[in-house]
Amino acid sequence: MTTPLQRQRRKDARPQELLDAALTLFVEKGFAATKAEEVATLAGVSKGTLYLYFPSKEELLKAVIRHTLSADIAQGRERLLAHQGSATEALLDLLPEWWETVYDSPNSGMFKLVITEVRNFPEIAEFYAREVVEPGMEVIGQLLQRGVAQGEFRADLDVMAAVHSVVLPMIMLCLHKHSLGPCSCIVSILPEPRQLIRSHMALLLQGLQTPAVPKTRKTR
Amino acid sequence: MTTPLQRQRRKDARPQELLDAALTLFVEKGFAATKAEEVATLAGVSKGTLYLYFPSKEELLKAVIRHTLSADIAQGRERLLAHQGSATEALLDLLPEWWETVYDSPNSGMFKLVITEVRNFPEIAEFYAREVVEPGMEVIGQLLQRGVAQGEFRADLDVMAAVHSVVLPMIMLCLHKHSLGPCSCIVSILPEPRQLIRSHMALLLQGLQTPAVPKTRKTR
Amino acid sequence: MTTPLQRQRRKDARPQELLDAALTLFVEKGFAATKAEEVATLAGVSKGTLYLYFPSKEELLKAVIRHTLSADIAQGRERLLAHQGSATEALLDLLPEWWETVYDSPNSGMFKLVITEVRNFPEIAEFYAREVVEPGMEVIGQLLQRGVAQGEFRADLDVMAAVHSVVLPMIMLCLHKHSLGPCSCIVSILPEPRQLIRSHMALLLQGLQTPAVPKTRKTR
Amino acid sequence: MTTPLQRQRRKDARPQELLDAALTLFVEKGFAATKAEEVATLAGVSKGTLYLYFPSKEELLKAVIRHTLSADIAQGRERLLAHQGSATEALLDLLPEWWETVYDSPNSGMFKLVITEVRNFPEIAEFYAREVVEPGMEVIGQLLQRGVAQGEFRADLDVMAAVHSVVLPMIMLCLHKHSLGPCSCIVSILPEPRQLIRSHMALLLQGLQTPAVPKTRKTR
DNA sequence: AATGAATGAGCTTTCATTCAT
DNA sequence: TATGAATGAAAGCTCATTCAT
Repeated sequence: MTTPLQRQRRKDARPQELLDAALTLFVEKGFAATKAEEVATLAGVSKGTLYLYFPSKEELLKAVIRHTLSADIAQGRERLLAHQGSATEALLDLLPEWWETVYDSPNSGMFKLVITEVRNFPEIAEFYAREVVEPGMEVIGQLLQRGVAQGEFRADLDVMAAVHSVVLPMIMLCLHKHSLGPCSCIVSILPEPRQLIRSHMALLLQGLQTPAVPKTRKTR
Repeated sequence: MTTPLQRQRRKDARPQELLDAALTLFVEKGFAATKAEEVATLAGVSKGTLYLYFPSKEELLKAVIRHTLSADIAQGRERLLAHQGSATEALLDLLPEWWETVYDSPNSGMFKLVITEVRNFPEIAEFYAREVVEPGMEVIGQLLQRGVAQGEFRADLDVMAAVHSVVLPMIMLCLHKHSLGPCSCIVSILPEPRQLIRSHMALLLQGLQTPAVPKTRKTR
Repeated sequence: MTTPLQRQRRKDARPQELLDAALTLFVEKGFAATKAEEVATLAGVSKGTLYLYFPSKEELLKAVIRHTLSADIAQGRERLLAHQGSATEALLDLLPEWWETVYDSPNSGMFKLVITEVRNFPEIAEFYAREVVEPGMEVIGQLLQRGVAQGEFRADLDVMAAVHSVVLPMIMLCLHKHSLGPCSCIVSILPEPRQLIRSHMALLLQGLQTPAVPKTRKTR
Repeated sequence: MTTPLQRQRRKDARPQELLDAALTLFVEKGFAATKAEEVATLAGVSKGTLYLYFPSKEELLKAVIRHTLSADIAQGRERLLAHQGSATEALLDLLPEWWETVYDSPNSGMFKLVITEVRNFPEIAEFYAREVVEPGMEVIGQLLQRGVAQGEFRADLDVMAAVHSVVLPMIMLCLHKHSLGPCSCIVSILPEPRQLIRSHMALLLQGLQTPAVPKTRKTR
């Protein structure tokens, strides 16, 4: 049948395949509404096999969260921290680019999963805070801070609050992707998410108000 | 033959009591993870009584959504539409005020509920689109449009996109209230939501960038 | 509202109305599949009222059986016993007539009810044996016996067995009335029951076989 | 990957075991009064296993009926149709023999089950008509017809009606077997069913009436 | 007497988990 | 290792029965 090597390789891949399947289904339907067998089937194995790799459905959930959260954040973080150009540029280009890779990956579902399940599994909260919220806020915070330091951004900026102004819509769009997104009746109402984030960043930078027009003017 | 008054009064109140209990629990734990009996108990009745008023747990969910969504949106809408002052003022005061009443009420949980359950109950999507998304976007859209028309907001504003910049953080904070909010380990990281929304509005108005400083003046 | 007299009259009628409703529904759907409330509704009263007259659903069943069985058998019995004509005549006319009144009345359902429920309520058996089987067999047995005694029927008749030949089809048609009878797809196959019983009696009397035709005679 | 043999064998046998158990209990207690778990237990499995093979209790009932009805009728039919001897002989020997095998098998319970449940599950009627009533009546009808054609039976015979005279007592005894039969208090009253059917056939053939006795003869 | 809201034991059904193969 | 038949605890739902009015 299969050579020992193939078997070995499949065996090694199993846990990840199961985690992927679990992430997909937990995000789509929620933890409680997902059957263990569905996860197994989506991963191409049988019910019993799932339990060879994870002792229970709940442990599977935790593994999914641990695994997915740890993986993905760090990667873009480096680039943002390393970035040497203007903060404006980082906000308009680098950050949306990074976000797009998150948005496009299945990991975007983690936001929905966390929001959905923290109340039932409070351990998730701590993990999420440590792995996502803190590092995420820190890196954006530093970016904004640098903008202030470099004179690009207004000196009186409330950096903490601004971080949320930057970040919350990005998360919200990830949530939509896995909730209302797939519902045809809503799709038509919402703009394309990539475009939306770029617009949002631009707007954040320049503000809604009609720009002050120096020299000759009667600005409000 | 004549129904006693006290009984009648209790009977009349039951559906609402059950809906309230269901909203609370469905939001907290999700639909699938909430047991019918828990809802009944929280409403102060027994399992069987729940089924006197709603034919199934699923119908209860739909009733919760129908009931809660329909109720709450309209109220602030009127005030926003009626508002005659400057758009800036509406954005800085009226809108945050309105949002605060939503945020404080249990109805704020609807956002979590919808996000969590649309994939499992697609009928929700249509209802949410019709009752919340469309009217909500329309009223904010008109507000921004008026700002543009009155020369308060920049003429080249992408109104559609700006609506999302305004709205998404407000929704996101409602989600937090019912997900990470109650987790002590996170609370410390996040600013007070009311303050956050007001900061967000201010930032959206003025932008991050250091105001262009023309030669002669002392701009704001 | 209602005068005391009317009330009194209704009150007196209640038990019978409930028994009638119960008979109808127990026969149609079986005891276990009939809900107490259905009986009450059909009798035009509310659930609670049923329990004012009968202490439990099971007691209601027993009352139905006691009441219905006792009532109906005796009546025709008298006439058969009193009959002074030929046994042949009794078999061809009197018996079918009697049976027709049973078949037409709701009491015909008792046969189905007994057959359906004896296994679950063995007390029924004794009652049925005493009230229906024994007197019924006795009266038909006497009829046949008289036929033999009077030289109408063959002398070597096994009366016990013949009673069953006479009676079983009559009961069977009562069963059909309440089971397959109402199913349109079967109706077409079955002959009209009254006609059938009369044919059956005639056949029983004369037999299937071509009468032996000895040379000289004009038999029958 | 390969299913072990012993397991496979058990799995193959399960549905039949469950159907057998269900037939027994549904006949004895009726569908509504039989608990799913009782069926499982009688079949030697647990509650859950039942639902591995049948999606619901109601589907189990339908399967029982489909399965049992289809199976059993045909078998004797062939022999009756193939029979080349006299119709009289067929009626006295072949038919009672066939009936006895039905009577002795658990399938005899089907008559009770059909009578008991058609009103609640009208689909049963059509199936019963097609699988039992029609073929059964046809084969007996042909038998009688042949008797007429061969000069054994009276030429003016109403064949349709006669079929019922033949058949109804046979069915009725099957019903008794599963209703009053097991009640000791009745048993004493009723003759042995096999004997009864043979007596019935003999009586049907020859009739109750004293044979006409012409003057000179050796009439049988 | 009559009502019908309320109850909770009990039944149907599901599904996480086990384990013989 | 992998399977999937089997289990039984637990969830959804029903309905006989009670009881305040």
